Amino acid sequence: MTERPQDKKAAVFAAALELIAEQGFTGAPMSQIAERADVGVGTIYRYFAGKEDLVNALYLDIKARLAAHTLRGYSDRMPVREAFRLLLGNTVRSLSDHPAEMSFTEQYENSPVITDATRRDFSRIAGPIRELFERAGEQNLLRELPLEVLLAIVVGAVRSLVKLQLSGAARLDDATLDAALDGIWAFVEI
Amino acid sequence: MTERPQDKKAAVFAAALELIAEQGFTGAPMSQIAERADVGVGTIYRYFAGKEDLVNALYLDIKARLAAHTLRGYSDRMPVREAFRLLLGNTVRSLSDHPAEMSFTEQYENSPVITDATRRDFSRIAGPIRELFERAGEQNLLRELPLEVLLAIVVGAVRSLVKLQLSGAARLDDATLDAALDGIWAFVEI
Amino acid sequence: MTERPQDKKAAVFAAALELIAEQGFTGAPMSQIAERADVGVGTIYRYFAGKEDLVNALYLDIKARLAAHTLRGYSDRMPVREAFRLLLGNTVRSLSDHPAEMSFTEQYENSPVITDATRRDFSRIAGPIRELFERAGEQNLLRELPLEVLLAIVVGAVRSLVKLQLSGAARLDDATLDAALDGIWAFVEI
Amino acid sequence: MTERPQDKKAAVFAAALELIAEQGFTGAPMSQIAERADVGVGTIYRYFAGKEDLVNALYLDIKARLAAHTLRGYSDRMPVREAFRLLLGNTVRSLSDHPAEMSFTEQYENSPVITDATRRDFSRIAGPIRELFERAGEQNLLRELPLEVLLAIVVGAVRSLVKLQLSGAARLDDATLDAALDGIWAFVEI
DNA sequence: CATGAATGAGAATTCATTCAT
DNA sequence: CATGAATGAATTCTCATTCAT
Repeated sequence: MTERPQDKKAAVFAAALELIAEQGFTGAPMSQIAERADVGVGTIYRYFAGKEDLVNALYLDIKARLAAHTLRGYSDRMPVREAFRLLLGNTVRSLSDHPAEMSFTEQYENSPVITDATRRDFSRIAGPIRELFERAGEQNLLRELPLEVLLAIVVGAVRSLVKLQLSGAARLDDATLDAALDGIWAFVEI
Repeated sequence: MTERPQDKKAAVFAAALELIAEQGFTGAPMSQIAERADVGVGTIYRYFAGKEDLVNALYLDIKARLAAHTLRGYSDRMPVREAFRLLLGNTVRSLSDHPAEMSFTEQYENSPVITDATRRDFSRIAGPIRELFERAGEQNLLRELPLEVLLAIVVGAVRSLVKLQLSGAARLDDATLDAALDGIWAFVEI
Repeated sequence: MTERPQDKKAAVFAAALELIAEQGFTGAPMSQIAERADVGVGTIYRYFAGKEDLVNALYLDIKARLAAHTLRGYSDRMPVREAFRLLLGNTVRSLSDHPAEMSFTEQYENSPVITDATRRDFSRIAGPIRELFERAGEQNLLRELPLEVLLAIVVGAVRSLVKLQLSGAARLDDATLDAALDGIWAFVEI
Repeated sequence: MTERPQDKKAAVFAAALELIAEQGFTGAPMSQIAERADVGVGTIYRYFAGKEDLVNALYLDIKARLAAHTLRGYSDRMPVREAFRLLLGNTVRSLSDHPAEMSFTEQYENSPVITDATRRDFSRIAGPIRELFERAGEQNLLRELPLEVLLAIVVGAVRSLVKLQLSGAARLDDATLDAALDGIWAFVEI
């Protein structure tokens, strides 16, 4: 009967995500978020300092969840090469499976609404991934490029591919997708 | 002495682009756009039906200009391989040289504010690029993947790289950038 | 101490009525209506979808109140003839006592701002009056004319008379007014 | 080839009348009036000092035209009784034949936009009608009531009747209309 | 704690009017 | 004279935020 605070917070996150993904920045007033979350408007302000804070918290929440997906099955004892294949596959899958999260991050990734503090917080979340790259770098298994560059290229390519798929502009069958991922992977590896 | 209507429209485009790139959608009220464009608020409404329409028109305008940059120096008699190198180089340069345009398109590319009609209009603009890819496909010079997929991956990777550079998160020297582009190029070519 | 929602709505109605009666539609901006109603602008929009909706609702409200005045003291057991005298007297009095309502309805009665839906809603309000007329018709006590026609003529004449009086263009003493009403009444009755 | 100034003025009057009758105060911006009159916006300002002036001038124009219709066939040598029957018939006809004019005057008759000066000007137009009433008064042919009162009642009743007809709320056949007019006439005459 | 009515600053938009051509 | 692009004050409306219940 009683509802745990986490439930309300999660409901607000879910409502905000859906609305922003569906209708864009403009189409997500606090009142509608509250309504869809089945929560009073005032309640949102118990959990978040304001709308900016909500968006920043949601951004972090999504990033953390996506990062967790990306690392699913990963262990730091895993051979680097294998770990990377896992990473790439997980990335594609987690993005494809979460179109709303894609839409949201695409819209806010470069928005000035996301503060530097939030971006710094995210670095912490991204820790394990960075460590993996560093480990790989030490073993000279990767193309001779700075890790940030490699990562940027791979993630950029994958996001772009997923967006293509989600936009419906092109239908990608599994074989094509696999071929594309092989190509991207070939790019990383020496 | 006389001012052509195109001038006002261009001034509004420029002002809107700057403000949205700098401050995001929320930080670009019509009044400020007008002020920065040195134009009366009402004037904007002579050229655009409303703010949404302005954003859509601006999106198309930017896309067209970037596409033109991408094709600079291109002729359809050029050998495909050479044409592609030109394309890739132009893409990097045009994106690097236009950070505001980057920021804008990053924010709106996947926003629901950009209507389907606008996306359809863009297809028309992208005509020549598509033709180049088709020509390349006929000559079997490229990796065995659908053209949309190849394009998405390359452009996604390049955008991501340019963003990394522009964000200041990593400083890319020329050598590194060249190496990265070579890698991306190697991905395209068989 | 507590304020019922009806109070705010009524305050908005009163303010809008006064302003429109005094200054016309143009002279009654939402901001002024809010100010005079001692209510925030936004509050008006909690009760009404927009200015048009406010005007339509006000129209109905006024019509309902005037109809109630018209029927004051009426019972459906009353002899028809007596009921009609009551009706006519009440009409004159309610109109004379409510110059703002007069001015408002005169301006809006035939305005395209009043929607068909509103007019239909009014028909419901006017129910009892119609019933009285139907009863009279059955008893053949009235001039041989359709009820709508009789009603239109009587009300039109009375409104016009009240307007003349209110406009100050002519000063009507009580005797004159009585004589005029007798005349109008003579018109109705066979 | 050349267009006389009167033509433009008349075109503006016609356009303004139509728009106001169809869409109400709100739906008749100067730009639309100009467009419908097939005239530049600026041109309207050659003929009228502003919108208020245009509306006042249009009001007078309509009143004058309706008054002319009302007096059609009238001569001051005509027997008073006959003149009155003519007057009443003409009034009904002219109002019924000009629904846009009805709608316009209904909306503006009581609006504060119509200035006192305009109302005074109208008195001059209404001269002949007043004279007729005065002549009738001298001959003791009418019900013992001030002329203004008689006139107000008759015109109010007739307008109301015409409105009923135009609103489509009731269909009046010719016989009914005649009967109604007879009744109204009976009211005037002793 | 939760709520949602109330608020008003600020945003989008309109439109009467001007004036250079 | 006629025009209509340009203007910005004024208006309508939105929505983040507060606070009494």
